[in-house]
Amino acid sequence: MAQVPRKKKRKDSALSLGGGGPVGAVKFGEAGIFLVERRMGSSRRRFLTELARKKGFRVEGQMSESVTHVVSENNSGDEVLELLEKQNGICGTEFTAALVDITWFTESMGAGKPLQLEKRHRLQVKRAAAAGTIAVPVSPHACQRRTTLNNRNRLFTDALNILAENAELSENEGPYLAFTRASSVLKSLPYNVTKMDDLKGIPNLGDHSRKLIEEILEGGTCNEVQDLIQNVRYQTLKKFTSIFGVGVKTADKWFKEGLRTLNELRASTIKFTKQQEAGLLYYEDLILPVTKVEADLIKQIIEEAVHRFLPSAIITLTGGFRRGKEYGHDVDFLITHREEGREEGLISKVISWMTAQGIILYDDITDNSYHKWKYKESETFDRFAKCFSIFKLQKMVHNLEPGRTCSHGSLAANETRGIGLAGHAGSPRHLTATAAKDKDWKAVRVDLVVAPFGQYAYALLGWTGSRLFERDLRRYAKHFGHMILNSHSLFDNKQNTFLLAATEEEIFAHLGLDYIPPQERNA
DNA sequence: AGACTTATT
DNA sequence: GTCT
DNA sequence: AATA
Ligand SMILES: Nc1nc2c(ncn2[C@H]2C[C@H](O)[C@@H](COP(=O)(O)OP(=O)(O)OP(=O)(O)O)O2)c(=O)[nH]1
Ligand SMILES: [Mg+2]
Ligand SMILES: [Mg+2]
Repeated sequence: MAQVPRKKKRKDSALSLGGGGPVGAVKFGEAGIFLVERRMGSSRRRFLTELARKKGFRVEGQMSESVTHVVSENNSGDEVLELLEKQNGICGTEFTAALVDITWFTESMGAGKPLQLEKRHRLQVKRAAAAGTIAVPVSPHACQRRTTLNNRNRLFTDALNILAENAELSENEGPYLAFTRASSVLKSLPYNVTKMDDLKGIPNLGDHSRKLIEEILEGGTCNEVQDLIQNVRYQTLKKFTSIFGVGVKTADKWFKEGLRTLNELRASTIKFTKQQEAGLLYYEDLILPVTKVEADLIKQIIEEAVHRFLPSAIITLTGGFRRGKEYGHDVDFLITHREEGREEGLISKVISWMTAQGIILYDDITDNSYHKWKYKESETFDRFAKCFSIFKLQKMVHNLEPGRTCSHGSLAANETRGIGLAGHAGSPRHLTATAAKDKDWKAVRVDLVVAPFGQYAYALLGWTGSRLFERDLRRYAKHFGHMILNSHSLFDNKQNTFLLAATEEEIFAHLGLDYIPPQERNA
C-alpha cells in the first residue's frame, strides 16, 4: 500500500519485478509461475505475487526456463507469445511453459495448491499467420490503440462524425457514442479502407456504420449525411451550440422558440448567462482556430504572470497541442510546483494580475482549497483549482517599429474589464465586440488547471485527452481493473487504496496498459 | 437488457 | 448504435 | 445545464 512516488527510472521492461528471487518457504517448487503484467497492472501483479508466495507457490519475477505456468489476464495466447518474444527474446517454437488464464491461478489459490491443467485454463494460440496479410487485432478501447493525426480514412470518419454530431444534438447519447467510437477506430487504422473486406474484425462498426462506409466506397457520398447537412434544425443547433455557454438543451429550446440566427439571438429579449454573453460578444474570434504559434505566445504570457508569484512553478501546454495538433479551439495549461502546497491560491492571484493588465476578457475560477480528504494515515489529499477564461491576445507586429511594438509586456489596458458589458448598462443589444476593423487583438479561450505535485501525472493524463481517449481509459479502468480513474487519482476498489504515480507511464502500468504517448492519443 | 467517463459550478 |  |  505504501508505494513510493520517488523519481525513478521506470524503463523496467514490464517483465521484471523488483525484489529479486522468490522469498519464504516454497512448498510447490515444481510449478514455476510467471505473471504477465499487461492488462493486469503492476499493482495487481504485485498483490497476486505476494498472495501466491505466502501460500507457498514459486513465483518468478523474470521469465526463465524454470517457469512452467505463464499466467495472464485478458490476453489472447497469441498476444502473450508476442509479448514474451518481444521482451525476452524467447522464440515461440522453443517454448515449453503452459500459457494459462488467470482462472487457473485463482482456482489454484483457492485450492491452496497448483491444480491440474484443464483445457479451459489454456490460452488458445492460433499462430496460423495466414497467407498474405496477417489480421492484427484492433481493440474496441481507444486507450489500447495508437491514433496519430495521420488519418487515412477521412472520408469515412468525417461522415461518421456528422452522424455522431446529429445524434448528440438530438440528445441520443448512445448513438452519439457509438458513431464517435466507429469514427475513432477508423482513424487508428494504418491503411486506407478500400473494400469492405478491409473491415474484417474491426470493432465498433455495426450494421449502420458499415452500410455508411459501403455507400461511400461505392459513390463517394452517403445519402443520410447529405440530407443532414442540409437540414435546418441540424445547421441551427450546430451554430447555437458553437457559442461558448450554450449546450444542446439551450440550443434546442431556442430553436423551438423559432430562433434561427445569431443576430436573432442578439436582438431577442433572452436572459443570457454571463458565459453566454461572453460567448456571443467574442463569437467571431472564438470560432477562429487557435494556432500553435498563438498557443506558444500565450504560454509565455502565462509563464511571466505565474512566475511573478511562484518563480519555480512549472507550466505545461496540455490538451490538443500536447498531442501535436497544429490548431485548437482553445489553449489548455497545467500548472504545478515541486513543493507541495506552494501552488495553493495561485490561480486567483494570476488571474487578478492579468485582469489588472487588461488581458482577461472573461474568467470563471473554480477554487478547490476547502475539500480535503484523508486517504491513508496522515496524508491529505486535496484537489486542483481551474479556470475557464477568455484571453485578449495582441496581434503580432511583423514590422517592428522601435516605438510601438506589441510584445506582451506592453499591454493596451483598454476599455474591456471583467466580463465586458457590465459597463454597457441597459443595452444588451451590442453583443458583438469583434467586428471592428482596426482591432489589434484576438479573443482566445484559455483553460488553466493547477495541480499539487503529487497529482501532476494524473492531471497531465487527464487534461491531455483526447476526450474519447479519456472516456475509454476510465471505462477500461472500471471494467478490467476494478479501479476508478479521474484526473487526480486512481482508486483500486479491490484493495481500497489510491495508486501513486509520478509519471503517465506509471499510470498506464497500474492499469495494465501499454504506454501510449500523447501524439498517439488523438482518438 | 443495460452500459455507455468523471468531475465541478 | 454497438457490445457484452 | 454548462464546462473540461
Ligand atoms: N475526463 C474528461 N476529460 C475531458 C472531457 N472533455 C475534455 N477533457 C479533457 C481532455 C481534453 O484533451 C482536455 C482539453 O479539452 P478541450 O475541450 O480543450 O479539447 P482539446 O484540447 O483536446 O481539443 P481542442 O481544444 O478542441 O482543440 O480536457 C471529458 O468530457 N471528460
Ligand atoms: Mg483544448
Ligand atoms: Mg480546453
